[in-house]
Amino acid sequence: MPGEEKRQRLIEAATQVMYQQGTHRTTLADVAQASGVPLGNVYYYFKTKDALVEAVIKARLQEIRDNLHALETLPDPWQRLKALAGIGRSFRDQLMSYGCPYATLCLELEKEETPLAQSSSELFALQVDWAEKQFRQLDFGDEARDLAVDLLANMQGIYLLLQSLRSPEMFERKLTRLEKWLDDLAASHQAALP
Amino acid sequence: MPGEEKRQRLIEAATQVMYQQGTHRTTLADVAQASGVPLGNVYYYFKTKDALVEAVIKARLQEIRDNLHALETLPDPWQRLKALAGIGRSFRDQLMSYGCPYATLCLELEKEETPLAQSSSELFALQVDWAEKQFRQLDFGDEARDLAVDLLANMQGIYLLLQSLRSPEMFERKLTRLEKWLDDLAASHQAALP
Amino acid sequence: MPGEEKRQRLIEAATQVMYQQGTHRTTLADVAQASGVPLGNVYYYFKTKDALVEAVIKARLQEIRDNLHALETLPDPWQRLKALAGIGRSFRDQLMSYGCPYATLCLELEKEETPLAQSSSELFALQVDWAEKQFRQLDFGDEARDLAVDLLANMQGIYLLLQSLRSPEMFERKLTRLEKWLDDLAASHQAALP
Amino acid sequence: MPGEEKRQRLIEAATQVMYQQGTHRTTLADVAQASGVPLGNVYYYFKTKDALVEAVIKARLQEIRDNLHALETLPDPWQRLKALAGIGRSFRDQLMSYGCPYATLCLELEKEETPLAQSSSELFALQVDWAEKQFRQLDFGDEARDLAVDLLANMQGIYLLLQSLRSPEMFERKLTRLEKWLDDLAASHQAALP
DNA sequence: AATGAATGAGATTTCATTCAT
DNA sequence: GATGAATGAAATCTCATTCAT
Repeated sequence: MPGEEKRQRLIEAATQVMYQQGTHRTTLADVAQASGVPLGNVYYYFKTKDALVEAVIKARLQEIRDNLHALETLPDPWQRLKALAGIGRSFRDQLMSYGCPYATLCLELEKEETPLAQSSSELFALQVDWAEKQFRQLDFGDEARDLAVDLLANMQGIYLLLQSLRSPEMFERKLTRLEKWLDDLAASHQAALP
Repeated sequence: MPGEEKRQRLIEAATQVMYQQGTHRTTLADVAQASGVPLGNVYYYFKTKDALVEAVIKARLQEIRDNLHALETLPDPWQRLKALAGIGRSFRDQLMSYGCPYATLCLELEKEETPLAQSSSELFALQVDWAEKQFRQLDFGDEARDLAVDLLANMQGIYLLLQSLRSPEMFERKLTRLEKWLDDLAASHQAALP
Repeated sequence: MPGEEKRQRLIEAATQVMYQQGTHRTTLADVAQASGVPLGNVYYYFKTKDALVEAVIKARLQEIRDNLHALETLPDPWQRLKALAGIGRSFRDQLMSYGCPYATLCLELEKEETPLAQSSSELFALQVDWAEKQFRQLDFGDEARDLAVDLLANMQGIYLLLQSLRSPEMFERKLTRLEKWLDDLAASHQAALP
Repeated sequence: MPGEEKRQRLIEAATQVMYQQGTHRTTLADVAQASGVPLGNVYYYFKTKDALVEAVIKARLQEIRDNLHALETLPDPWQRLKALAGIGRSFRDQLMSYGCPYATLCLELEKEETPLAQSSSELFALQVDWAEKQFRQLDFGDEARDLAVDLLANMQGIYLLLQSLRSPEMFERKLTRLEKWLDDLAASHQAALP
């Protein structure tokens, strides 16, 4: 099925270009060029630009799922959470230039009336839910949701500040603090157990 | 000077409309209509759309300065910081629908090559610097910057999660937690003093 | 009559700016700025842009008349003709950058259907007629017109080539040749007399 | 390649319309209409109006090359030069109405800061160089360049005067004189040989 | 007379979408 | 399925001209 491969190429190109330029500034001609697919042909795979954007959101959601799934190979929930907290290190330069790809999508699409907003709202639900699950496994009970929110908020907050202030040092310090917060939490939680 | 008043009307309308729709989706016709100014006349006040966007950024920067200045009427730095932490409460519904106006601008404009990015990078510098100053007044010394970053990151993070997850409860809980964090910090800092 | 002075300022500014930019590329705002007259006020002096252009043509025609008149202070028609032939020397750099102001007007306006073309056609009639008159005074009889055309054609031709090829050396050589042509003509004409 | 044919149609229409109206007065809508191409589609072939103007210049340059090349089928350089001198006869009415197309472009575009001026400066270099080459073949040595400049200057000068004075008789007389000049030059040059 | 501001028609340009083959 | 080309609506921008005071 050679058509499926082209479809993937389109989604990948769109994901990348729209991340760097934003969905609105990105034209289908941009995507066509970046993917090497002729412009006219794009419409065979995606009825409208919105359909392509939706596919991009889906791809981002899958990317999140894959990332979270990969983290689950780690044996210990604490390790998983720390890995999540520090995941931005690998993308520091991208984050600094273009911001968090999920936040970008969210802020751009939640403003729309289109059903695209629907899909985009899952971007963070997935992550918060996953983190909450980890905290629950660690017996944080009702506190788990709050902690998950704390974690994700700190991550997203520092990504935004990185993009705005362009200070890698500040970014690294914050990630370190975030990891330490998890460590301390682990220690005090351990101590609280009978 | 009736022209100046119209200029202000234009900036205010643009600020509002661009916040709700994003700068790119917003046409000058939108702004013209929202402000009751004929389209052709907009160009008498702003040579290009970018010039108008820049005026919007400037207005947002001034808004931030005004807000921070207003907080300084509070006698105690701890009160000021808590007021900042909780400031989102007054804008909850807007934040939920359209996100943080500063983050919106930042994420949209930092992707551009235009000098607009320049101006937009100040949006958070102002706030972090201000918070740092408060912490310094409270004798946190070198820790002040980190704490300022923590505060702003948490604020921005929860604003984003509010927009994405649309949970006012989660939002309120997080703000409360943030305020409690400040209270705890104050208490332990107090205790540490001789 | 302070209004008359402003009117003159406008014409002078328009003459200059339109020479450098062409009449079409020049906006009334350009002229207003160059002359220091407020835009709205321009219309008090000139009902339309075309009226201003016509005033510019009139000014150019007067400039030509003045120049030719000044040449008539020279006692000898041969001197006058040589002075005309070499007049471009004083304007070399302008000619190189913007071409001959009269040719510019002529080529731009003769394309129009407006009555402006009418006025502009005089720009060269004046000069050819004047040169013809000189040759007639030198007893060239029926040949006078042809010689006048030869002189003007060579002048205009080299002005154009100067603008296109940007070679001051070529320009100077041609002017020198043109003057020599007049000298030779004078010599042979002299010899032919009884 | 049907697209290439349309591209040519656009260039031809633009060349014609811009010659008659000038490049600035000519809108892309004019060109679209003259060529029977929908306005929006023009931009598929030319990214900007300037790009179209540049194509027009290129076409004019090619036209010049073709014309000069055609003259080279004549066996004798003197014949070639005379043919060049008289070439305006075939275009008399156009020259009278709209001036020389090359001079038009040159005078309009050399005023610009755009790189269009670059291309337009070749319009006359080609012709002067060609004429110089002919004179060199006739063993005029260092005089060849001057003679070439004389020829082109006279041609361009009379074209301008034709447009301004609208006298076909004057035009014809001048062309005849120009040809006679070449004949005389040939005769005296011949006589000067051993 | 003077002037800043207003107006609207029109020009350039963009681009999602569709067409024809 | 594939593709270059076509289309038209809409956006940005310009500017001669007019208005209100």
